Amino acid sequence: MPRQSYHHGDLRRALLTAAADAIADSGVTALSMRDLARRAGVSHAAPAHHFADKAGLLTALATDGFERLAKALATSRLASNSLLELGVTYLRFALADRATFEVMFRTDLYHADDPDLLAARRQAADALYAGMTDLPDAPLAGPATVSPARPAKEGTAELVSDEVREVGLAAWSMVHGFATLWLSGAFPDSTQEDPVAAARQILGRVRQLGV
Amino acid sequence: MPRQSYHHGDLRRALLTAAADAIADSGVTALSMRDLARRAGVSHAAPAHHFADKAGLLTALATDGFERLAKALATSRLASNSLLELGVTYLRFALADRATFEVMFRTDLYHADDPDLLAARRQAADALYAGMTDLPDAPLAGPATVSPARPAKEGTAELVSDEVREVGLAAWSMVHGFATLWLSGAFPDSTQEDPVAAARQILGRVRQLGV
DNA sequence: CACGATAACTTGTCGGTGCCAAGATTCGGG
DNA sequence: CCCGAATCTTGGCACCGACAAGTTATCGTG
Repeated sequence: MPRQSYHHGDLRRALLTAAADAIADSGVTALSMRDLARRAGVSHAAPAHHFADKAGLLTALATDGFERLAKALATSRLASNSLLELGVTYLRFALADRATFEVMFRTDLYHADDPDLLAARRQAADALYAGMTDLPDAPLAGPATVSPARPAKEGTAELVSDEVREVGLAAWSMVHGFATLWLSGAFPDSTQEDPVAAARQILGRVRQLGV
Repeated sequence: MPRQSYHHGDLRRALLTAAADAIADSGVTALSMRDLARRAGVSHAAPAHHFADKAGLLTALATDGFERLAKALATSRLASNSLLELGVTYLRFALADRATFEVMFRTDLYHADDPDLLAARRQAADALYAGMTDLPDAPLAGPATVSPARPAKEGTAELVSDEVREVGLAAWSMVHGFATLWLSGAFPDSTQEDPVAAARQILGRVRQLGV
């Protein structure tokens, strides 16, 4: 069915959601601009007007992903008030938006120096660092270190202490590693049915990791 | 310069190393069978005789990677006798063999059901689990649990206790997350110059991660 | 040593893809 | 109302992965 009007209406968003769908069931390698155009019912060169090239589309997809992740983390931090739940939120995002999540951390796929992309990524990182100090079960919480009333500001990542930064990276590494390993199917079958429950179990084992 | 003999000699290995090189400086997305053939000085269809298709070549690359990783982990376990050093070995492999490492955990890129691939992957997993129980600074070490003289056997992964498995997955998640995040350039600049030193620092922070 | 089977490689072709250029259509601000 | 700009189309180019059929070297077996 050919569409009525010459203009699509919201081709840009249509392409992004189509891309996420296509990646989700065929992998990013098989992603094709021309196929997305077909799905949206436009000619093969139409996408080029909204995204300079394929990398441009993936840049937009990744940017959108970082923004949504940042928002989800911020919401989770306020709602659950738990560091573990913050990690679970991270994992949930990776599972629900698997396609986007995979693209976000494949810098060879998009324009890694894009300003919007960098801003969104920093936003997400800040939301993660904020959990290190603000949450009651956080390792570095306490009135001596920070004043809980003060929310993390933009650009904070560069200013936090080495301790906060390092613990933050440790937590990030752990939950990110779990997400990517699970997504790649590297984990044993027992974790396959309910990855979130498995994550709560496994992430909790960190106490016994007395390296 | 055309080569002397009609036969290449060791085209299979030549293609694999060329692939690793190509991926290392252009990313796996830009990898092209025809380009590999050109690099090896053979016709564009020659690679198909050693690997059925592109996924077949990447399967071989990943299998080789898992085998080398398993060997490196086993060697490290015997030499350094430290769980932290086992993690460092994992990271070193990811850094030195960046291209191969990235392929290994991108199951959409190769034939994930290949028997050789699965065997090699299990080998690597076993080497990792072995560190959980055998090493002196391991969280689950002790004569009550295991006899240190008995090396891990094949197929062990299915038989170990839930505790060992979970702590193992926690450790694996952490070091794997660190490696992938670092490779994707997501970490702050301060870790960029010496990732191994940064890893020692950050992985050590696990104690303060009292989730 | 010969010779036939087989493995290794080549040439040629096909549909598909990303990107570029040039033209057609529609929208929107003066 | 109209002209510039944004949106989309058509056409073409070089490249890619896969397939088919032919050529050359190697190797096991008599």
